[in-house]
Amino acid sequence: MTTSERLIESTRELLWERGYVGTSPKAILERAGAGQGSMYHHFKGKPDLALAAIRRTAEELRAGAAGVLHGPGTPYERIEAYLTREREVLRGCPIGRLTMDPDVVASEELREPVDETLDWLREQLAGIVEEGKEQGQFGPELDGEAIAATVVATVQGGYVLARASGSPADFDAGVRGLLGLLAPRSAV
Amino acid sequence: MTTSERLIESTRELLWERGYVGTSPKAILERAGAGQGSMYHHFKGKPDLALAAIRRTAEELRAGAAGVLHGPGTPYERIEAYLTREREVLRGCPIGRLTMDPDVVASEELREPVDETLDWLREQLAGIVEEGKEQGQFGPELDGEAIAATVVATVQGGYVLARASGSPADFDAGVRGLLGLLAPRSAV
DNA sequence: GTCTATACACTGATAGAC
DNA sequence: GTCTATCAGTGTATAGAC
Repeated sequence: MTTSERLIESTRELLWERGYVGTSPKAILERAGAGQGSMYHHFKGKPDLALAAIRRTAEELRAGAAGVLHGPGTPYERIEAYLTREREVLRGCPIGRLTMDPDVVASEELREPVDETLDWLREQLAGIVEEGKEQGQFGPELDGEAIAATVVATVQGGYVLARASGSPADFDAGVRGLLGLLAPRSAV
Repeated sequence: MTTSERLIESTRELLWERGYVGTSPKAILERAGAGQGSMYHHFKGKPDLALAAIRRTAEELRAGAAGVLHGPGTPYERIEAYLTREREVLRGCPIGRLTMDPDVVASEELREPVDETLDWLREQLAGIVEEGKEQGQFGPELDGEAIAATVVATVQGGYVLARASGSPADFDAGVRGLLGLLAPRSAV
């Protein structure tokens, strides 16, 4: 792996663990096994390196979610697969958590990939809900975009519950509640 | 207001705006108009002051939520009132956001009031759902504790969506989706 | 109780040698 | 490309004067 790659990967890990404000260039360099000079040669500074790291994490998240959302199964099953997907719950969402970082939200550039990712996720889910409505699996009264927002919010909020208690089961409880509400009548 | 009070209030504001990692004693002192000595006279240090601030914020949150949850109305209406309650959405949840702070989660003491508050909230909501089931407003298949987790998660995740896009409407979309799913059949 | 002075490691960045 | 040296400012805490 090149030094530049190692810097990006180390930054991704630290952003996930400690957020942007809690991550120092020094910590990144130690983890990457590089000196100050390397970082400032490849990147303009901390924000520039963080941007590269966030963009890569966003891409990875989208790719992973797309695999589940556009996989096999009925609309309900695909939403269920997304919600019950294996996650490192106690680590939180590597993208969603950045919204609680004051310096990320304050920077148009750093916030952009975060916004784009969550937006993309909601679009995919909204499409699946509409598909389910056409197939009669979901009632016509459901608002695809609103349900999509609820699904994403339940996941993001599930991380909050789990990290507060230290127990992944609290994430699962939120998901279980939502799936119960979404379940096609015939399946209840 | 006493100096000690000003320190706690300043800390509460900064923890909400910038989180624990992003808040320095220096910033607290400047906002409170106090010197170093005052802070270390009244508190053992940053964690001790933060604990006092978090506890107070937690109490306030509980009191506010209790007013809505145990107010007038049917179980559904009270959950609706909680979900659509006026919030400073873009500021995020002053308690929930702390779960994304590595130093808060790493400290048993600092995490405790956060955990306790979200737990209390879920208990109240679970009780209301059970009440609604007894009254026939909610179907008997609903799991009160799971629905409660979903409700709290939707709120916490709604903050994430809104802060990502910079638009409170995204919080509202998640809430609207959940309310649509929760609505008693007769009300649809 | 409150203040200033002091301490020392860390933050984020630049300069320049190799 | 990568390293070390250096820097002004900040983070967190202690000491001691008033």
